[in-house]
Amino acid sequence: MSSSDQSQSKKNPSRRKVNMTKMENESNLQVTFSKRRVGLFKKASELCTLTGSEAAVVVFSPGNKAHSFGHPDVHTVANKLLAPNSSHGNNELKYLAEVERQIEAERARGEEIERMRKACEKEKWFPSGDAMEGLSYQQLEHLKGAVVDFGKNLETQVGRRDVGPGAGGGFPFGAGARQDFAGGVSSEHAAGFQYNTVIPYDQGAGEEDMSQDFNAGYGRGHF
Amino acid sequence: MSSSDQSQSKKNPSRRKVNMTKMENESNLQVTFSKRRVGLFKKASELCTLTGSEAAVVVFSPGNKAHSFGHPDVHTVANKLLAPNSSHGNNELKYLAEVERQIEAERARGEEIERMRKACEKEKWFPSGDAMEGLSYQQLEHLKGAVVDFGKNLETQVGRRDVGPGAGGGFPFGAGARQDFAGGVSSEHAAGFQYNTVIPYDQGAGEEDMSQDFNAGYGRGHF
DNA sequence: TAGACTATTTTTAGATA
DNA sequence: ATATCTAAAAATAGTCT
Repeated sequence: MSSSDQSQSKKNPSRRKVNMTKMENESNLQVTFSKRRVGLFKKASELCTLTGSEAAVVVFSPGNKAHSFGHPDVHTVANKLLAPNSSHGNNELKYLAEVERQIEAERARGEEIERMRKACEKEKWFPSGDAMEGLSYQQLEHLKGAVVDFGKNLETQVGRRDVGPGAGGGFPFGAGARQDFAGGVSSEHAAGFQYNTVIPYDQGAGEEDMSQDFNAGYGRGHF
Repeated sequence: MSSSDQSQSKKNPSRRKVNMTKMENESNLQVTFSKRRVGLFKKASELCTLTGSEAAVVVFSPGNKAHSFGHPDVHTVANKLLAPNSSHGNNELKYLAEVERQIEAERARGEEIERMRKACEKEKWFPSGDAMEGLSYQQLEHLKGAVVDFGKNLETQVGRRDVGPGAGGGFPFGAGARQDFAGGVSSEHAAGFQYNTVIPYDQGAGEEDMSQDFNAGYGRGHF
């Protein structure tokens, strides 16, 4: 208390508007990263709490440490993004289920062939050449194709949401998993920032418009 | 200028401290989500610009629309998280390379068997029962096991960074891909929020301490 | 549905311990 | 590197347009 101070420069006179460029001072940069990372995670947490939404945040520090926030957890949110058309989206599980189905089919077929083989062994006879051929190689190739598609799909889904309702290859299993994008847009900020919005499933592109300007102060481009 | 107003309730008297629970009013909730999502992305963008770091944010709105922000893009950041020990981290490609290697091996084995089968056809002889058996089923099972591990690994990597240097199963291919985590901790907030920090590669756990209290106002737990 | 307004709250840069 | 402190800057809930 006591008398008035000099009214300015009491403690720190040099607190001015933030310079939106990379900070020069290395140690200040580190401190700012820590503070702002905490702030970012807090904002994400508040968003989830307040609106009941789900969010995941991944940040790599200048020193390349990975930090993540997720509600309910990063895994769940990432999976939702990977499988926008599955209500509880887990593409790994869906994929595995399909693989198991194929394997079961192959097992049945293998048994069939095994039966034939046994017949051959007993009766010195073997079916005309093609039943067994390609059983391993061709089927594995098929499976490999599925995996390749899976990988491509991963890249497509995660990295570039520019696929439209029918643009992408979709999942390799046409019948089982439908790729029902209602719509989606993607735009990349000139400086390398990327914003996306996509309407995963249901709620057709009717009422919602999916592109909005995003130049309220920190960039150009739209979602 | 002019006289003083009523000092309070000039425009909106009802702006008080934020209630950190899910909002009741549906339309207000939607508006708040939009505003806060923009704010969150802006914070992420500023963090990247200011400190030269990389970040990815994924948010699902209450209406289940997916929104994402990424710098340089979501794909890149997600891959870094998935493959912290690979310089250009793309585990999908590494996995596919391994699958192709296995398929090549199977193809060779398939040719071997095919040769035997032809011999059987010609000479009415067939190897003693086990060469062909399980060629399709067993090998596919093997491949399936690899895919299962892959899926588990995905889950482990993305969702729960509690695996230590040797705790997790790592990738199913011991030789090719080493799991060189320098260290990592994970903690889950009681209400279902998850915070993580991990030191991906190099920079051993020496100087950095990787757990910090995270109760500065919005939760408990540590990174 | 999407902006503008604005009183308040919240975040934060820099300094300091 | 972490915790406080503080003034200034930024975000934002509710309201109105």
